[in-house]
Amino acid sequence: MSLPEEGRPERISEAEHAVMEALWSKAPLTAAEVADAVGDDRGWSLATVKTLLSRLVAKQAVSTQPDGRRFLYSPLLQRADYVGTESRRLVERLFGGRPATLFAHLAEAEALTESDLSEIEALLKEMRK
Amino acid sequence: MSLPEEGRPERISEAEHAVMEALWSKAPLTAAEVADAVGDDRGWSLATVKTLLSRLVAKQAVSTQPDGRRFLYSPLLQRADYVGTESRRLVERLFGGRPATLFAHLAEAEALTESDLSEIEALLKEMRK
DNA sequence: GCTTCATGTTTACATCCGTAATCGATGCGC
DNA sequence: GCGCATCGATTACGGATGTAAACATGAAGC
Repeated sequence: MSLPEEGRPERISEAEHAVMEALWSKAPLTAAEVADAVGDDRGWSLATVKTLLSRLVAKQAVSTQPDGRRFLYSPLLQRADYVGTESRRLVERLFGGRPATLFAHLAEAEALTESDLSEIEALLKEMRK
Repeated sequence: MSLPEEGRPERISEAEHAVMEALWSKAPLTAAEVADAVGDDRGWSLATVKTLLSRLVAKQAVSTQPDGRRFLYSPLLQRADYVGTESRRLVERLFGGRPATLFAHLAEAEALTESDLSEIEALLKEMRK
């Protein structure tokens, strides 16, 4: 089912990530539509968005499908995969690969609100079933 | 007690972070000692380590204290601060600022072992006191 | 005193990243 | 048919990053 293709999932930069978010929330989109979706808060020109899209296509994180004279862009990389990779990378680098240590740090830094705690508690209970 | 100094805590790159780790685990150190501590797995030359140390000094993440004709380097930036900033940045960028969502993702990706779960559970219980 | 070694400083250089402008081709309105 | 808007592709360019060599200087051995 899954192609045995590929070895290195090229790293995606922060700016590129913003473009991915647009495509994850709605796809396929034209370059102009991505620019609309993303450009607002980032203040990017259409040219910039086009560059980022090209780079993402080169990195095989985005696929294109011709639509007349233009392309429709869709995410190839799944959000869950990206998020998972990035999370694991951080846990690896900063917490010796121990998620509990991350959790402890967030807790200690009081970065966890009461509702965060409740949610996590609920998730835990769920998993323990 | 804390100086009102400074506005922008300059971003520390991944290579620089490796040097910081060395200094966090033991300080002060000379450049050569840092190279010894860090160079093993990274395979860096002394020159490279010296460059990274300079950049860290420029970013005010590391302080120097003269020791004869050389310097002893110590971390100025606290590990907890760095780790906190990076963690929060990730949670912000990928999980809409909701740590519980990070937790959910780690859980779903089965990145959490039984002992991770136990530890987190214990921490939760602790905090709830 | 002169050579050598250690050490910080300066310079180097390829790649990546953020941010575009420009170019070349195509389709559309008139 | 012709000019204009559009779109992808190509080129640009400064700053950060990874990785280091070259340089200057002072200490230390002999």
